[in-house]
Amino acid sequence: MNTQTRRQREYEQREKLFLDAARNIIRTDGISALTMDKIAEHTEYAKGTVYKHFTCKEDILCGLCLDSLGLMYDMFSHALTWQGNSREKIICIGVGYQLYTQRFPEEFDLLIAARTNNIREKASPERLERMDQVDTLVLNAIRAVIQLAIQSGDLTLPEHTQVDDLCLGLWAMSFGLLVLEGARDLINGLELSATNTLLLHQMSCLLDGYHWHPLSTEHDYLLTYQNTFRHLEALIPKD
Amino acid sequence: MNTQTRRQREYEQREKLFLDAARNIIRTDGISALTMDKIAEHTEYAKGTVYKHFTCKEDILCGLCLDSLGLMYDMFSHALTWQGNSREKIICIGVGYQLYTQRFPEEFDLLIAARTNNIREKASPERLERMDQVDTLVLNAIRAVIQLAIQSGDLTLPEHTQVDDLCLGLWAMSFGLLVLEGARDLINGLELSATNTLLLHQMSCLLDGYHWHPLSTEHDYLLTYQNTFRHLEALIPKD
DNA sequence: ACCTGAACACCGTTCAAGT
DNA sequence: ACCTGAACACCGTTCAAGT
Repeated sequence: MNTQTRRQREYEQREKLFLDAARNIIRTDGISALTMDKIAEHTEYAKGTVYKHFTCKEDILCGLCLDSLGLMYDMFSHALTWQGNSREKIICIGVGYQLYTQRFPEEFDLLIAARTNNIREKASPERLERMDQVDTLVLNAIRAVIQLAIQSGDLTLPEHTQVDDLCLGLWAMSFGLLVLEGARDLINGLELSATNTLLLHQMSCLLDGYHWHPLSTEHDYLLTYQNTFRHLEALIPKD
Repeated sequence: MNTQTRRQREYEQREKLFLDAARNIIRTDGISALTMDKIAEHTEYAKGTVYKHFTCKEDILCGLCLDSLGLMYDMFSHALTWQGNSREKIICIGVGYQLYTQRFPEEFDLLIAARTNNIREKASPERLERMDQVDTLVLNAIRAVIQLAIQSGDLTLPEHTQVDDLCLGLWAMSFGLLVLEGARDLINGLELSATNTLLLHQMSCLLDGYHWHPLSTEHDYLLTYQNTFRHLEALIPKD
């Protein structure tokens, strides 16, 4: 263990320190309360030092997203170990997504913002590259379940449809529903059946449309939903 | 026509002037280039006057969203007149959504941001109220198609499912896909079949899952997609 | 070689003065 | 009654000076 690696280790620890401080600020006082001054103050470093790690404020926001994505990926990986058929594994991932976004709404707001050009054009290419890598990890997790379904005969993809099409469809449906569910004003104007299981029902219809077996008429996925919910809930950090 | 209404008319015209200036700025130089100074300069009013209309910058962003939503609603209304079965009308709305978001990506970024708490908590309650109203108009357009499908026997909702569940599901799927499609880095890492018809195929699977007739096996919706695309394309403003 | 924080530039917001 | 724009406060970013 030479000096170079110690320096590097300390550098990475400090970066984590900055990001933790930033996360605490937005969790406590919201995204708009995040300033470079506060990050410096909370970590007892000078503002200039923060810029040794991040090219700009948007770079920090993307750094936070990177961590959030990483935590979500950990949860998804755990979801994959859920004992059940291939559709139940998909549900388990969806439930993990829902739990995470509802537990940390500010961080989800950041993930939403990080999909717009306005943020991405300012962040450093290195950070964006790393975000793509975690995106790929998450996608691979979903891909794996789809491959499993195909191999086990539960699913036969329609002609002219790739694994990644379904992948993106599932992600889009979940992402869209969770974004719109977060908009309370919108939801209040709607007459919905039990809001909590909306994601389950829409995903079920989508997967039924793909003839992914067992169909929702052949299996009680509500039970799966409730079980996976309880299972993953225990994994969400309390603060 | 008394003085009161003339004043009011002039006031509304000036508000439109400010919003048009703001829209031009973001279309030309992006969202981050929008400043109160530039709006004042472009309209030849003082900054203080802008604040007679908008409580803050976020209020302007929401004002822009309001206009965008309005234009999209106009397009959706037009889509409803498309001659075809109920599923084709849904597709026509989806195509309108896609055309609009791809034609005006900066405005779509604003619509995305306007779904986060960070923006909404700063905008004026009046503006948010008006946004809800246009949201409701858009939802009613989709509701109408679903009702039509039910009445004509094309669709029978599953038990414990409301019209609005399907409504939100369709919206979420479209919104999610268009947001993720806008993230070029993400899309580049995916092996997708012809990207342009992704929305069509995912919506088709979802509606097949709902047993909304005619099913995609019974009807050539790709043709519908292409026809509605050409039809609506002509309606999108060129600048 | 690394950290600091004063200084700068920019921009959202206000309000006393002007018409 | 309405508009103006100088003044203010705040905050992201830089860089010369310090250790």
